[in-house]
This record gives sequence, C-alpha cells and structure tokens, in this order.
Amino acid sequence: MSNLKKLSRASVVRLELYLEVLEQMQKEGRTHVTSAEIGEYAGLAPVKIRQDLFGLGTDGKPRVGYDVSDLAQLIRNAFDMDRAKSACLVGFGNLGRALAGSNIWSKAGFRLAAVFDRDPNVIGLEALEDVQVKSINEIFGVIKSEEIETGIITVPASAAQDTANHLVNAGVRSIWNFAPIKISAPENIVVENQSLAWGLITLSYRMKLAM
Amino acid sequence: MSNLKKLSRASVVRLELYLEVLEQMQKEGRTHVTSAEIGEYAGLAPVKIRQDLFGLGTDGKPRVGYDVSDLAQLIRNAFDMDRAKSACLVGFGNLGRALAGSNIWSKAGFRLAAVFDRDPNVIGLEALEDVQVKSINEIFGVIKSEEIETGIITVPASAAQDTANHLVNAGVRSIWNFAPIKISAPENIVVENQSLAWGLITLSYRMKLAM
DNA sequence: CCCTTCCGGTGAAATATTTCACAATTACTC
DNA sequence: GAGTAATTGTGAAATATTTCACCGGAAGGG
Repeated sequence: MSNLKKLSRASVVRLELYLEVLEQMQKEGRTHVTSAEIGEYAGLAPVKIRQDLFGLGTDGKPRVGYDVSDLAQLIRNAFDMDRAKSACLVGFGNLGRALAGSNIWSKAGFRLAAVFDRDPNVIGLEALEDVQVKSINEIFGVIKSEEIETGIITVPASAAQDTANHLVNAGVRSIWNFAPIKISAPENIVVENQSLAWGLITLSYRMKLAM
Repeated sequence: MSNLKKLSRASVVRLELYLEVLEQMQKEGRTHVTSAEIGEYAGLAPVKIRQDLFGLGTDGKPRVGYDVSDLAQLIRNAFDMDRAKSACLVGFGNLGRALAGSNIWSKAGFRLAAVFDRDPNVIGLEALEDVQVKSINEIFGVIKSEEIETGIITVPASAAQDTANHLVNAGVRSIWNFAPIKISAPENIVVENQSLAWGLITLSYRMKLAM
C-alpha cells in the first residue's frame, strides 16, 4: 500500500468533514480551494487543515490552493471509500429503516446487500429495491454467498451480542454496532460502537460547560 | 460549580463508556468495582481509567475499588445528566421515529417535549404518549411555552440549515444535527454534528488498516 | 497486631497532537 | 519581466494526552 501514517481518530473525523466540503464544492463547480477556505467552513485554523492533509501526500500549489477533485480523491483513497464493499443490516426497526433508506452506503462505497430481522411480520418486506428482509436464520448462508464483509447491528441491546456472534461466525470482518452496549469480538474484527445516547450526553456536557 | 477541569472529547467518550459499565453493574447488584475491571470491559489500561476519573474527584479505596453507585453519580453529575432538560425533534421520518422511540432521552436526563414535521400526512401522528407531531409552523411558540433548550435535526440535508435557524430564533441553546452537513449557528449555541455516514467511513478506514 | 498484598492517587516522564514560523513557490500587476 | 502578495510544505516549538512509577492506605491472614 502507500506509506501513509496511521491517522489519529480526531484526524479521521476532520478529514471526513473536509471531504464533505470538497464534495459540496465539486457540485458547485469549484476547481480549487485553499486551506483557509476549508478552515472557515470547518471552523478550524488553516494550518490544521494543511497538517492533516500533509500526511496524505497533498499537492497544493501556492497562491492557488488544492485541486478540489484531486484532494477529494486523495481522502477517498485514504479511507478506501472507492473499493466496492458489501454490508448487511440486522434489525429492521426504525433505525434500521432509516439507515437502509439513507445515502450513506453509496457515499462510503458500500452496497447494502442484505437485511435481516427475526420478526415474521417484517420478514419479506422490501427493504430496498431488490432487497427483501430475510430471516435471521439465513444469515450464515447469505453472508457467505454475498461476500459480505460488514455487519450493522440495529437490534435491541439484549440481542446485540448474540447478533455479533452470528456475524463473526459467518465471517464478517467488521461490525458497526448501534446497540447501547459495547459488544465484544475477536481482536481481528473491527468493531465500531456508535451508541446514539453518547451524542446526547456529550451535548448535555457541552451545554453545562457553556453556561 | 465545582472545580472540574474541562474534559477532553476523548475523555468524555471514555467516561460515557464507563458509565455504561457502571449502570450494568448496578443492575447486577455489584457494589464495588476496580479500575482494572472497568478497564477490562472497556479495553483500556487501568491507569487510564484512574486518570480519567481522577479529575472528577474520585474517592476510591485501595484494595476495594470504587463504590459503583457513587462513581456513576459522579459521572452523571459531570455530564449534568440529572438536570431535567427539554428537547424537541424536527423531522419525523425513520430516523426521527427511531430516536423518538428510544430510551436515550431518559438516560441523559432529557424529556422529548415536542416533535415537528412539515408533511401534513405526518402532522397529528402520535410520536409518543401525549406528544403529537406538530406543524413546523408552531415551532416558535412551542419552544417558548415548553422551555425547550435543545433541538434535534433529523430532516434532509437541504432543509437542515433552515431548521437550525428556526431553532436558534426560537431560543434553543443547543442543536444535535443528524443531517450530513455542518450547520452553522451563533457562537453561543452548542452544536453537535452527528452525520451517520462518518461512522461508516471510519469503519472503512479501519478495515483498510486491519488488512 | 503486624505483615503482606492489592489497588487508588498522583506527580513526572514519555508520547502524541497542535500550533507556530518561515522558506519556497506561484500567480498577478504594472 | 521584475516586484509583490498569497499560500503551501514542513521542521520545530508548544501544548495536551497517555503512560509510567511509586507512595501510601486498606483489607486479609496469621
């Protein structure tokens, strides 16, 4: 691969934000952008943007700035966003439906290849064009046949660890968990826990600070 | 207030995780816990837990550890979770429904006092017991009368900034934004952007690293 | 009641991240 | 085509975070 240094988590979050700005600018037909402009949008000092981008091997020109599409591509490559990846969603409740219907998949280079649930009333529903909700019992076979690498857990907390185990057994390499518990998995599985409560608690803390 | 140092964002996230462990242990009837035990669950070194908790003014006992409920309370206080706060949700699509029906509100000390949408087919639906979806036009009056401090944005990106402006005009102090754009607001408003795409992109990056 | 062991508190060292400073380079102006 | 202003790249300084090391206190055992 390339000689990119491992990015810090904070840096990853910032780069995601820059990418958003860049894609917005691409839509508007802009061809170049300076670190100061990105910084203004992102609420950060220009030098921070330059330092973040520096590690990616940027190629900005003094007095002109960065080529918008080159830079966007650099970030997309750093995040492996353009490699086609398949994912499945377990739990077709409201959160599952919200995720299934969103555009995050194509943005990040994922295809939502399957959706599972255990409620017979939900099984068979059309989750997506050409994707019907399947029984959780089919998870092993479908993950194999669709070569699914990533499982998204949107089931209640009580079923989350169980779901994670099924996903791991079936061979996924990564799990994105929305249940409000930390799930455990073997070392080699990438687990990203995203309890929605955390954002609200962080907000509460920041409001207290701002008082 | 107390003489707490400002916590770093990373520390806030970790403390939220510790709180989860502690609440789990409370349910199980445990009375004491050591930093090593929390660390094992959280996947962190004990000293990191101690250092995080140190700033909160902990009162652990050698050879015994921390009192579970005292420690949980300390964290809840640090995050102002026990102060009653009111929030409103704008956008009653799938994500809005998922949030409305979740238990995050009570966990973090919020009451979901109102839900708004602009779709006439959605207005009037029962979002929650005693909470019907109201027209977005009523937002100003309701925020005043219900003394709402926090607005949650779950509308499409195209309407997000507009929604934020309404919320700010009506007097909220903080905004939790799920639309995949960075919304801008006056300095004194606390804005937490939580685009769901970011988690998926982070996952993609970490999978690439793990290859 | 003393000795041993375990575990939290906490300053200090090590490491990582952010910010600064400025040379180098490019475009623009006249 | 030379001078000027703008903007990147990047090492180095400043700051923040993490990890280490160890003191001292509490429980348990004899």
